[in-house]
Amino acid sequence: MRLTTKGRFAVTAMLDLAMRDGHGPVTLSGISERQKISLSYLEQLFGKLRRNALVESVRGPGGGYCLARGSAEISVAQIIRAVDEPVEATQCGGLSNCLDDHRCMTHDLWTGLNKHIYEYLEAVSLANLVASQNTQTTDKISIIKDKRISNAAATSSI
Amino acid sequence: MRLTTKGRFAVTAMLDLAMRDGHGPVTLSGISERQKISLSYLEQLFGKLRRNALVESVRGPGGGYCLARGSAEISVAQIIRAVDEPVEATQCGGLSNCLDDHRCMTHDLWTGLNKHIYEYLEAVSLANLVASQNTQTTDKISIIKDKRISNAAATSSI
DNA sequence: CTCAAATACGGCTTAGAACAGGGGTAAAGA
DNA sequence: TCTTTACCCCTGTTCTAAGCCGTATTTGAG
Repeated sequence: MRLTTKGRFAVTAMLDLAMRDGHGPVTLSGISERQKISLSYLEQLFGKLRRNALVESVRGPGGGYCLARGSAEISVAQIIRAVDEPVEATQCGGLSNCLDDHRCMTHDLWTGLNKHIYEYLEAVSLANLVASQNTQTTDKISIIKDKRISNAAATSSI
Repeated sequence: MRLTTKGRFAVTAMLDLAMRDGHGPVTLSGISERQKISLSYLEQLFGKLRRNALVESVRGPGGGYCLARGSAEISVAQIIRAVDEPVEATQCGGLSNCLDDHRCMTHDLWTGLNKHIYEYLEAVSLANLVASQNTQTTDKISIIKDKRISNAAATSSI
């Protein structure tokens, strides 16, 4: 599991879609303005998202993109996997023959870590994110102020 | 928190160091051969690891690198942070002013995810990895065969 | 004491991916 | 027919990953 800005852009865009779900297709230019992501980059990302059956497209005026399923059926992990094609981290190249020395040593380390992160991201759906987004809007200030202070150290250095 | 091959190389190299801890300095060319990482790339990585006070260097023949602290005091998170300098994922640039619209929306999403992964990696020390490495060597075959089958789907696709 | 080898250290260069911009084509509605 | 949109491809820029080479420093041999 790779974790880069590419996947985050994709999730951000999909979250924008999910928050407008049920109100007809959403244009990429709209997402571009709201989320400050370049239009051409969005086109590339949504090409992959469409080919991975996470979104559906409607052409012509009034067209745009819709979620292919309910927002509860789309996980963050699926989105990241769609745009960030997998690069095997272990030298052995997955399951192959790495029993020679000490099976490239870090094999279990990375498969374990991958599994952990993957399960975490698989458990988070777009619906979850939309929900947490809405609750924040209601009692914004109090939550934010608290979170900022407690997260300050971690956020700035990671 | 970014998660790329660079950080994994660094952890692999540091694990090699930790497994030879107490037997004098370890040369980069040795690590290069054992872990199949290019020597020049290792030099870059260890430059950063040294500047972040995770390793100490000894020049000249018989020289090399040693851990700067005990292997229990060095976490995987520290290693990754040392070589993979932080790139802020949120458009707002950390703690700054993103209250305008819906605070760049994914702020809490990424800080939450960062925190989760970070805590997980912070809890894993080099000593932990060395220990798990040694236990595996004893009852290798049975564990491996089981793990391979159950992990096959996840490993190949992530 | 001198020289050569081993090693860390740092700067420079290349390959590829991320990101961005532009142009043209196809579909669909006004 | 014209506009709006997705869709596709080609190009360019910037950044990271990775590799190469020269230099400094220490040790050991002669």
